[in-house]
Amino acid sequence: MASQTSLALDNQLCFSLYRAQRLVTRTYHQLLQELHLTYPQYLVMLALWEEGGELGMKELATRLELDSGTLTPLIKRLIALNLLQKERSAEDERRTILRLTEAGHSLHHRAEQVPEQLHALCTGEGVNLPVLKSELDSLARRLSS
Amino acid sequence: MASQTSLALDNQLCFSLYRAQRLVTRTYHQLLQELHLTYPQYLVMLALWEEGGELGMKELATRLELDSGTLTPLIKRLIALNLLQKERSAEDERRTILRLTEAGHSLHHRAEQVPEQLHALCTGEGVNLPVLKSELDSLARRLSS
DNA sequence: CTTATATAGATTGTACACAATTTAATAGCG
DNA sequence: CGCTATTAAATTGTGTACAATCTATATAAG
Repeated sequence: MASQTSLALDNQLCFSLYRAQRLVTRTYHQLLQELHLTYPQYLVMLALWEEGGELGMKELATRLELDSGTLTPLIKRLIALNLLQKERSAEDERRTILRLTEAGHSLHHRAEQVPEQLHALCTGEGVNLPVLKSELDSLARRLSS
Repeated sequence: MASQTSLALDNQLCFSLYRAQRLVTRTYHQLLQELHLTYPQYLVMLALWEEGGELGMKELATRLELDSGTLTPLIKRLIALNLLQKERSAEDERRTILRLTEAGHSLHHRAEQVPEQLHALCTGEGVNLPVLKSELDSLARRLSS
């Protein structure tokens, strides 16, 4: 049946993305275990390290394309871990500024080896990471518009 | 700083996968809205449609690479939607068999247009879906071993 | 100045993911 | 046969995602 084939092929393509993402997240989970971070928490820390330790909640949400329903509790956990603190903007009382603590800054050092470890785990026969990234970004561009 | 660059590149590559997966899931969510299915629920229905309406819980878990902690509540919701039913295997009382209801079978028709709709939304400049799938599968193979 | 609108976050509710544990049933071994 | 190990699901607990709503603050229009 044509429909059967179509649904099966579709399954293959989109399931590939779904599965790969879960596998990468699981791989990160292992690497981040000793830092006591989840993968989304690691993404937040990356953004803060790149910004020198200070970033608005709004800017973070834009950067990660996540909303407050996801970020608010996630940030709460990072605060509970003593990695950052939250304060109100003086100019605009609606806005929240995130700032790394000393512990948050120093975690940067311990995270330095994570990228190369992950890269090593992902590299292998048939895997072309730049091509993969390029395709994923093109797809994201397509679906965002 | 070298570490800064490394962390930033890492972010780019893996964030691309993370973002693309969320965008595709959101796109499915729109297409599946009138079927009252989520994307993971749709994957379960696909597996059942392909198997002629009958599939063991264990086989489903293996196929989707999901554990019972994810599948058990998901299946409960599909049962609540009257799309399938659960029964124990006669030969092995530990095993559970999932079976499509009449409503579950007939939903197949209404789902037939989903793949081509998604394909159309994903197709565009710079997007090579076969290449993308091949890369994702190679990566999955690498991370599974 | 006051009201209407817009914006930033927080909150609420639903639905995954997944590690870890528990329960029930089967298989295998001495 | 009886006991141990294994296996299949369910359960429990934590942590995202995200839609929808709510609250507080700021901005704009009249």
